[in-house]
Amino acid sequence: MSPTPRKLEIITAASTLFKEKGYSAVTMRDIAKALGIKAASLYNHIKNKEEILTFIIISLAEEFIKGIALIKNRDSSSVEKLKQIITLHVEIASNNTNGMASLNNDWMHLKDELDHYLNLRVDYEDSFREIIKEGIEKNEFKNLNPDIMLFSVLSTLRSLYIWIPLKEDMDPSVLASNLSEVLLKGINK
Amino acid sequence: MSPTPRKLEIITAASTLFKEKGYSAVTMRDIAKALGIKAASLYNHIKNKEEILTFIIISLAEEFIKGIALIKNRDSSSVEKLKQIITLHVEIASNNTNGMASLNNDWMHLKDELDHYLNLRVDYEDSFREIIKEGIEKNEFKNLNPDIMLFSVLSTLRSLYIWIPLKEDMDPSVLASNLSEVLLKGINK
DNA sequence: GTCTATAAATCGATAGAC
DNA sequence: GTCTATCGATTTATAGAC
Repeated sequence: MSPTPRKLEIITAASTLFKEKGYSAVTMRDIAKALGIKAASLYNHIKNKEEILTFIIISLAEEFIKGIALIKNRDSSSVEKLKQIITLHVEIASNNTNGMASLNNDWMHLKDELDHYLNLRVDYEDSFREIIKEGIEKNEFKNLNPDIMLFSVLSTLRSLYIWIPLKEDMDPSVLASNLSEVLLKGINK
Repeated sequence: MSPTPRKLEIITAASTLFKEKGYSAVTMRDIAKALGIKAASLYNHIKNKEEILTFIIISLAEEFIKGIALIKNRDSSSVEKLKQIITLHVEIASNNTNGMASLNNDWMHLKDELDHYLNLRVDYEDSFREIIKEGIEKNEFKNLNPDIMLFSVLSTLRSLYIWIPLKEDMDPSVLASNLSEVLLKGINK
């Protein structure tokens, strides 16, 4: 079920703080202060601190899983599929740069949903790797170590949340196409 | 001055824990337990928790600064310089994957040395950007947005610490050359 | 829905014995 | 150089008034 409006405000405020200092360094008092209330009042809307982190991470992870599942089964070239994955990352990261910080750096503090998250991550990486391997077989991609290609591209996409806020003037679609150019064809002329 | 052997043991043990859970989630008791001693004993060797983090981050940041300063002033092509930067990252990350995690994720918890760190980071990125711009002018690199190229390459290099431990069988020099191929020429055939 | 008050646990760090 | 003991601050979370 989706969170109440007030709960969403708490999650949004917490996301901002989690990005700045990391989950462990942010206190319930910090989150409450950002909303102009006392820490005890938060517990009228959320079960505990962990629930906030869980919502941020799992909802983002599921967004990625749904996105890549659609792309995987499309009748497109491997190059097209890769471009669509790049667009997927740019769009999700643009809409929630704060949450992306937790997805990247705070997942290890999950408790009840840690296994769920790890499964989603493995599934995502497997789908991505499959698309790369397919591209190699169809002679669209270079015949290099697929893991190195996956690592290189995915590292860049996972870092978008850091970089997007520094380039607010850049349109997401322009960013996606420039990024596709660099990742597909490299920087060498 | 360089730390005593015992101090280095403390820093090494702390690095491992900082990588697993992040600086804020690691307690002095955790670090002590990893060394088989009590938390109070740590203070015979270090001033406080912050000093451990400062040493890890500043010494790595200075390693990068020294490395890129040498590369920058060499009489090489821009492509050669970029390859040397990639090798620099692979070598430093291979030697200290744990410390690299703190450099990437825990720098905001620095106090006394925060400004020093931020200056080193800006200097490093400026040098890197200069090398890319030089390559564009000399027609070695594509005439695309230099910031996007910098971001893309640097994101991959900064994530090496996550990936290297998963591929222990891979030789650093092989990794560096494969990575150079992917980053320079892309994955597209 | 927010508050005050507070419980219970844990934190970084110090004092002083050995 | 490590220990026990402990201080003072801070943490998450709950109870109960309004």
